[in-house]
Amino acid sequence: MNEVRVRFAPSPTGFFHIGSARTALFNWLYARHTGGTFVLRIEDTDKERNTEEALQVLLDGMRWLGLDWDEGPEKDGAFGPYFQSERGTVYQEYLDKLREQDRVYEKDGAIWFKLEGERYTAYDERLKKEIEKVKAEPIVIEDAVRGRVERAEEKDFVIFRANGEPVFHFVNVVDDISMGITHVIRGEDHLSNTSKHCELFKAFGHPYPVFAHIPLILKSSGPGKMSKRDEGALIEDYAKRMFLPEAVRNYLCLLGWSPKDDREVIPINEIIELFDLPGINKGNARFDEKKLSFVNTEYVRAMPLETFTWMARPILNEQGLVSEDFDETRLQAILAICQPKVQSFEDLPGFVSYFFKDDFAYDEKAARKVMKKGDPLKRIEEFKAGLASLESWDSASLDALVAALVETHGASLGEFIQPARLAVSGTNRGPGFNELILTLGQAAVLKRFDRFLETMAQETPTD
RNA sequence: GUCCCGUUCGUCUAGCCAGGCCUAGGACACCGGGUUUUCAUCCCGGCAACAGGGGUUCGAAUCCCCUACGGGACGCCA
Repeated sequence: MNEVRVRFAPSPTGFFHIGSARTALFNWLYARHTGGTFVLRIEDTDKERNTEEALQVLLDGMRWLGLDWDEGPEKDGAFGPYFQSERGTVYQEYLDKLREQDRVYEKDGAIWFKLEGERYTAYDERLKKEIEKVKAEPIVIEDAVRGRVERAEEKDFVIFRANGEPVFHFVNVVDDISMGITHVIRGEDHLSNTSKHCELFKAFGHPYPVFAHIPLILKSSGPGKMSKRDEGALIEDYAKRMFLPEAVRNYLCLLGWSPKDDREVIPINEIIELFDLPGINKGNARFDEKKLSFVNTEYVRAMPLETFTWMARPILNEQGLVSEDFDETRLQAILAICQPKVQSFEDLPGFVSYFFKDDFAYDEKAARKVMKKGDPLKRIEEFKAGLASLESWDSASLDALVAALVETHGASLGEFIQPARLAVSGTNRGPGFNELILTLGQAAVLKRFDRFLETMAQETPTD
């Protein structure tokens, strides 16, 4: 049985960092690609934070991204418990194994792991003092992403703090062994720690798992990796901003991995099929919100109208634009002409608000641009008269009407359409003109024309 | 400071392992043009990169070495 078992082992800090999310994603992809098992293990040895709440942020983030785990919190398996805070006896057991081999000692109340090799003292430039070092055999790993990496540990290290709590390096390795983890996919920031971990694997007489150290996500500008304070660093923010989780996930896949065939917007099942460890890039990737937005827009445009409407309703409701019982057919009709134009759900309320309220404001810039050309008020009067007598409310009739207006009054199409758009929507951008007028309905359009004439007459007195 | 890892357009990347098909491809962004009754879409075009230097070779983005730069790790944090 060499079934793949991977794990994502976050510590609940109260936020879900985009880098962690990408690590989780790659583990998940690999598990799904290989038909293996994806374990979610919570490294909650630090009890300072509000763990329950912090845990929920994490679990919510995982669920939002669609990264379902096979074993872990709320999903017990044969290798539990999946919270490190509940694995004390396991850690004691493994500590005893090291004791039996005389690989540990106490110093300053803490328990240290003893490296094997010749000991000597040397001046440490960083600690500014003489310390004991060990000439240990170099650890060599065959990293699935980076190839052969060799590094030697040179100092004993703490595995249990003076307060009795086990340290990360120790629990990480013990859990990976006791949970049967076969592949360790994690950020490159752990590459240097790997020699510590391998020392422990060796001491336990356990073969190394396959390591795959993935590149880091760097700030979109400036030096260093993405930190939680950077714009766009937190998964929960994308949820709040109503990004589509599939889009965020798709974008994250593209940071450090590619399908090699120039495709970018790809269904997740195809990514799962193509994903593999050697295909992961070695170099760090810079986060780019513009590209993320692009991917998001692609997903927004591609949604079935029913789904789009279903998602839009609560958003519009929250903005006070539509009521709970707003007619579904009507809502769908409005959204049908907006979906191809709007960029994101975040922009949607602003994009469609005038459909739901009559007292919208006229965008100043748009108004200035429209009002200075020709005689817009006169055109609206003419348009109004034409519309009032329009017999049939359809696109063809509207086309005919506008053509007739152009003909009779000797003004260009734009001179009718631009003020009309401004009059009914308060802006100079939006859905196609005919669709806009037709969807609003004859009564609303006429009413809005009147309001426009009144308002503009006041603001731009003509002698 | 020591150690580890990396380096192709502004950004994400393809190509590198198995050197010639690369006058280096795609995408985002940006800039122009066209279509459009506005905006958007769409279409066309443009900008723009193999970090530098040495080798190896008939031939190097691809292999080797050095330098530079970037990132990471050196905690009784994870």
